[in-house]
Amino acid sequence: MANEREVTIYDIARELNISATTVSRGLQDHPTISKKTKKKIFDLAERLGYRSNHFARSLRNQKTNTFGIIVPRLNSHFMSSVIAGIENAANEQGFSLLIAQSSESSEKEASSVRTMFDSRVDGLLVSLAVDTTDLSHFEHFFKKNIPVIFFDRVMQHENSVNILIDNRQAAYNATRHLIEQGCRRIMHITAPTLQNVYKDRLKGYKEALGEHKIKFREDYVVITNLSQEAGAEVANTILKMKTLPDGIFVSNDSCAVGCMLALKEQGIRIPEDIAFVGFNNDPVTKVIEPHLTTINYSGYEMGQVAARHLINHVRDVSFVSSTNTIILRSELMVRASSLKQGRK
Amino acid sequence: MANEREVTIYDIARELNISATTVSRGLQDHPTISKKTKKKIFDLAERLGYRSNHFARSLRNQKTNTFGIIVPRLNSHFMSSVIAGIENAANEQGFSLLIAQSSESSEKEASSVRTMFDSRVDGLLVSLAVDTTDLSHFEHFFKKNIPVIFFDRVMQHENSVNILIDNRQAAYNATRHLIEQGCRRIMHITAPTLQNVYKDRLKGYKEALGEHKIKFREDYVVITNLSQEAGAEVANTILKMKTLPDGIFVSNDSCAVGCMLALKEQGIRIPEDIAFVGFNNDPVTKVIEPHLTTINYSGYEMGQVAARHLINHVRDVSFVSSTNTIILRSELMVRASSLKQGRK
DNA sequence: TTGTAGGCGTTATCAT
DNA sequence: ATGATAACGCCTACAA
Repeated sequence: MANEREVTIYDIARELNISATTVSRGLQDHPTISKKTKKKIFDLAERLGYRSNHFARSLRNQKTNTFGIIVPRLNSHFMSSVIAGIENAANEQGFSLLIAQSSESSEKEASSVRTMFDSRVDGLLVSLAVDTTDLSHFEHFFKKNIPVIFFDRVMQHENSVNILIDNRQAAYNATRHLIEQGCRRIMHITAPTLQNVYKDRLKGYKEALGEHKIKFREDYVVITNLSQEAGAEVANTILKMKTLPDGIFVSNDSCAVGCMLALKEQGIRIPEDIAFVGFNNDPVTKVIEPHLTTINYSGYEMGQVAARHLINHVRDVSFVSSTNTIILRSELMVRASSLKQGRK
Repeated sequence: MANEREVTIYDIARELNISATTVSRGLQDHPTISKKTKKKIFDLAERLGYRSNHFARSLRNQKTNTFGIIVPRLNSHFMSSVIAGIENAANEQGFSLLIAQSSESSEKEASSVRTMFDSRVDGLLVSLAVDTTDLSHFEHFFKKNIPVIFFDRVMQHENSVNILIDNRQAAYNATRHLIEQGCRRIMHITAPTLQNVYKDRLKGYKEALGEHKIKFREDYVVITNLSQEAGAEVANTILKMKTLPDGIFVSNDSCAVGCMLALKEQGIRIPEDIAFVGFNNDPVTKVIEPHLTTINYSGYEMGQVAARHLINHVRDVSFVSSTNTIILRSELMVRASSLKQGRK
């Protein structure tokens, strides 16, 4: 039952009557070690089941080959896609991933940042909690010049890189599309506009309205947590309005779906009575009837880009990103939920 | 631009004119250190921004306070729920998580196991790749008595604990439900039966058929990768059959949904022509029309249970799990997709 | 081509 | 109540 002792380079050295240095070098395929010696080392290492001790190595090298990931929630289609993308790119290059979720709490986010710092991650990949309003809890990282990359939910900081889509433009496109379909009373369901993503989407929404001389109405903007349940609740509010809206742009698909389902249940026809546009291109958009028009952008790609960028940063000390912000492509996917005019 | 040097306990010791030992003890709230000294230590540590070095500590203690997670895919609703559950339970107890996905490849699984071993994780939480047929790649862990916990996709091993639901029973219930609805030609769409989950579900399916004197037909079992696309492909196969099935039990919701959508498009009525039961209670089940009957079990809970079990194992050396297998609850959620008789 | 020595930051042991 | 020392496993500057 007792644990076997670790097999170390010293064990190999002793058995082979050489020094630990030689073993260390041999294992790293160092050019100054003879082929013969290397072979002996590798063979014995294999036979003894030797495995390099990541911690000893990290301690010595001041490099951990590990990145930290902090996201608001792990269990959304978008976030898990991002993480899958990160994992793919990082693993390919031999980096491990330490992971934590902030559960949308700035406080928990800060505590995870501390843990990651203690773990001496080589870099951080972060999507901010909805209530995070400043980056002071990342100061330790900035001070030590450990790269921090924000994706999707970002904040500007001179020492960090942001990876995201053009939320303003996407929201503008979404809203203009609704207007082109003949909508004039267009609501916007979104999250607290502390975060760039929601602030920019609101901006794009307003811009499209303004451009078409549609008056912006404060009461047409509903702030929620964007859950499916929240969508259903908003539906109730809507049903109580004197005049129904004729179009809704929602900042997230599952919330849109929750709202659509609840409205349909009350006999509202989509898109005839109310047209819908969501955000994220969650698989559920192609399941709901009618299929939900949405903004498509790849979380997987965003994860890969973020990870690769971080790897460059870490690998090449002199690496300086030419820009502070990387904008990924997004596109409007037009589906039945917004096609008032029946054309396809 | 150069990194600041690490702040160590020596820096604190020097400034306070005490020994590093005392600082170390003070930081750990050791009882033999005076209140006054402790306060001085904490204050200075705070002021200097001291952060304990996880690696040095791990190296010294032979404990990392880190668990490894290896799952087939990160981006499914079920898996991300499990991981969220693990994160919740682990973080609560101060454990970090190293994460990797096998992408359903036994080979990549093995490589991740190696990485985790090198990182000296204190324990492993694993859901096996679909093509994993033996546990030889975990031998290093077993030999060193590092706990390995399998969940959902498990294999028996004397040195490990399995956490899962009673797949046979769940499949039996699902199939019997279809039979009770009057179905007689019941198909089963599932994944390769190398894995316990699919083997057991097939068993339960057969058992229910047998009990109701319905002959088992080999050609009614379709092996796929259970993706939504695969579901659509199976739909095509079905449409070519001389006699259509009148019920289908699918091993996973998204595949069921893919199949339903494709069939509906061809004018097949659900549940009148073909009744459906899925598996997992993915949110999409309540979006598709008609809503999909499914087997509900909580990934979040499974993750929590797995993590807590692992923590007990690690915390208490003498901890011996009374059983080798933990069965969690699952239940049939009856929805419209399987209600031929229109009763609700 | 190989070896020696010292140190990365922490903590347990044994003193004082 | 506090300190000196060694050790965890590895790597690198320097030496041979």
